[in-house]
Amino acid sequence: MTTIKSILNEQVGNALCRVSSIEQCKANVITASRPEFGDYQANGIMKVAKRLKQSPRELAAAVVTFLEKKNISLVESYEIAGPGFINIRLNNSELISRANVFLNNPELLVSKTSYPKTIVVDYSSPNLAKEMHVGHLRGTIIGDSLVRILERSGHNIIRQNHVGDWGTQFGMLIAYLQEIQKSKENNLPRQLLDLEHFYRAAKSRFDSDKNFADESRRSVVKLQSGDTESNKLWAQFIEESLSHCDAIYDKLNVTLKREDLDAESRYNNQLSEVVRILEQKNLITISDEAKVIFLPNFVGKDGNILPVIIQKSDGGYLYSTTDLAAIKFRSAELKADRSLYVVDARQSLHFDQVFSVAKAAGIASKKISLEHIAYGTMMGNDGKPFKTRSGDIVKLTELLDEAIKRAYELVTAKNPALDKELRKVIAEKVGIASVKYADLSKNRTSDYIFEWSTMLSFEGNTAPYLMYAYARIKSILKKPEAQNFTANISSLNEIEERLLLVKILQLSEVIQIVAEDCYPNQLCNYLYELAGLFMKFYEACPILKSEERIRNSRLALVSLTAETLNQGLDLLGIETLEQM
RNA sequence: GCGCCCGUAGCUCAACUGGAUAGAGCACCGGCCUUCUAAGCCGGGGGUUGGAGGUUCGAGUCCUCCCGGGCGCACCA
Repeated sequence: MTTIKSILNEQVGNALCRVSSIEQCKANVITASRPEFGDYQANGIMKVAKRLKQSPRELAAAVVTFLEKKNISLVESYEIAGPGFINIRLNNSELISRANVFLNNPELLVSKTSYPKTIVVDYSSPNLAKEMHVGHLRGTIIGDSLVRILERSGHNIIRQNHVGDWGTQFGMLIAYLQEIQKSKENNLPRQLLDLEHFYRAAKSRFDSDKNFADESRRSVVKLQSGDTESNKLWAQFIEESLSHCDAIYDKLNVTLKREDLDAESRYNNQLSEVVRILEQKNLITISDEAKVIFLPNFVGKDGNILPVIIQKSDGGYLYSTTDLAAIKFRSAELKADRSLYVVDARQSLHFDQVFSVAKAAGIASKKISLEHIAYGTMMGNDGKPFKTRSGDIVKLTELLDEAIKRAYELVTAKNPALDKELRKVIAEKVGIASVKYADLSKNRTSDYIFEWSTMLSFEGNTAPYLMYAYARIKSILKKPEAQNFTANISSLNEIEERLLLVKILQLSEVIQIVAEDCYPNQLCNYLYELAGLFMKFYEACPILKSEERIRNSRLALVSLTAETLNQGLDLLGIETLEQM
């Protein structure tokens, strides 16, 4: 179903074009900034009036006259206000009939795009040499939410988990594995249970023992030249590491599967081809025996030129080369319209460069939009990157376990009468949801402070608050008096009912914005406001105690609220509970 | 040195991408439970949006310059 905002944008925009005789002009309709301004407001009149050198209020009056003649059923009234805004109030029975369509067809709450695209989303992408740590959390969670939102909007989504499974540190790990295997008492699976520990042990061996370091380097060469034994160990290592990732994804309720893997090693045999293309386009310069590209748009003011290294002086390749090969694949083979990289903001220069090279060399098609969906760093409450007290990187699995533990204590404190097993289930969902929501609800581009107390709070814009709101709604619907209500909204007399209903109808509008700009916090804000409006409705309007007609209508509204909350949270990757 | 990002209430964050009187939560103060989950709701105080200019009907948002912070800049990813 076309959203209200789209209809208004089209109708008011059209009227504006007709009245002003300007072809390209936008109505710029947004939801009203204050309730007394109505439901929506058109902000675009002033800009057009400016171009016409006309009084904005006069132009607004002409637009309103035009619109009133068209008699759009959705609109109750227009009002010109301030310097030239058009405030729009919607018609109640139209709102009700829209809502009733959603009640009977909940899948329509989020409308499908008219222009489906093929969109590659590269996210999570852990380094398989180590265990997943807190640094992988944001990208994994934000990426997964975007994927859900884009998919639900009707796009063709190709997930790509670009795991780091190649490169120098694997030589070190393999050498260390071999060393361990030689000694009798060790068994491999147990050693690999703690990847982080294993990596650190290998690393300290590498740093302290020259012979071992040399052995590691030889090991890389053996691996890359296809040595059977090395490759067998490598594959074993990768498998073990991937199963760690799977466990994390499962715990986090993240949709990434094995078939979404797009490991770096996949591109090994295409790297020389990438270099050949770049050479053919005369982009390569030899500098200090390395093959690099100097891009004119990356020249600093002082003439300092930033190079992109494509091939090292020893012939080895770097991640820029791999990324170019991946762009080639996503562009030519997957035929993507958009390719999103949900990656740490600190890599923005790298992506600027790689995207520029890809475009300049024709490795990326003309149509593909390459977008770095950057996110900020997770900080501790001291404002520095999040670490343990001893200064170590926090393993993701430990962080999640702590979240669940804290949630269990909280649930027990709030509701000690609940069965222990049930509390465990609730704690698991609430704990994970809290961590995810804390991440999603903040503007992704800025660094954010990780704080247990705020994310596990039941107050404010948090997962527990939203989940509680949902559970509360569901409990109403489970009452005996709530059974067999006729599933239609018929009354919208109370202001709280109306505000709630209009909000529900806006889910799709928010989803459209997020699908475009990739800021999931906008969906979080929406859901928080939705839950707040429900609470206000709940306080102000008796549901079960009202006379039958009102009761039925309100129950339908309650049911639609539940549906909207549930779907919205699902698009964030957050599961709801019937009872808390 | 050069480049990118950021600076909003005591704290954590919003502000629909240039719109009307900058909003929430925490903390603080005061109300509301024999009544659908009080894990809730209502009200109050708290701001020169780091500073100074500029652009325009209109700036937290755009431009310039300062101040303060974070992060990147040649063979790691």
